[in-house]
Amino acid sequence: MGNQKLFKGSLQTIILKLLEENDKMYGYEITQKVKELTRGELNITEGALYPALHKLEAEGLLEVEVAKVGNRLRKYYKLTESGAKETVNKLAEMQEFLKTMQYLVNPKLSLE
Amino acid sequence: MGNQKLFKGSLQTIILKLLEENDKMYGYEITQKVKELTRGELNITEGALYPALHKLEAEGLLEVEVAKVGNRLRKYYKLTESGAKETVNKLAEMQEFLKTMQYLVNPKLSLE
DNA sequence: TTCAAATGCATAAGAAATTTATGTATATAT
DNA sequence: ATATATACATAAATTTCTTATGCATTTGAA
Repeated sequence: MGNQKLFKGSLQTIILKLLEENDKMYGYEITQKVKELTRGELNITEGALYPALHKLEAEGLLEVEVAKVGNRLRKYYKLTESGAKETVNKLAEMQEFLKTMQYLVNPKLSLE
Repeated sequence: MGNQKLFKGSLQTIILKLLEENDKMYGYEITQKVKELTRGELNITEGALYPALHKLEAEGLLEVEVAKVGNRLRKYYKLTESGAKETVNKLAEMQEFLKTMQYLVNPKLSLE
């Protein structure tokens, strides 16, 4: 770890991408999935995740469905129609960013 | 543009990388070089750049040499010894970040 | 059976990095 | 003349995240 700071600004995109793949997920599930996919390199904190989810919901990109599992609450999030569109945009921007950054820090490894 | 926010957290690394390649550069030159290298995609603002340079200097990673060109002031920055070491670390972290992020948003394009 | 760790949500205070807005001054091109 | 480019700088506001805290249920290990 140590480079968590580089992920600043990419949380929304990560959430949207996961929901594009998985139809619906709840908060805690997202943190675990990200930890798993990044082999522990990125640990999303609750203090970052929940406000981000609330913001995406407020913007109309996500919708919530509350479920009760056993005696415990879960809030499942899924993409709205406009959320799906915005996901495409954000992923394209991210792809562009990654390409640009790759070129900046290592022109030799950039295939363009 | 629009995705300027994704560059959040990577400014220090960009500066260090440029100074690794170019020996010495002054602030305005850095902004122009970055604009050129990214084909206008990343425009570093002065409000971000100068405080960043001052911080790197305060941390002992950069040293300054003031020059007078015509009637105008220029502050050339170059890597210190410890700055050169830190650059290697930061670039490795950036490379790791890019790989992880690429895998997250597009597993198919990730070659590992 | 009890107690720590995991699951699951949430918010508030503080920190860090950046944008936006200003300010100052010289040089160049129209 | 006058706008644009060059060249530095800082302050206020904003965004995004970390750290700290709080509450409650479930599971696993001692």
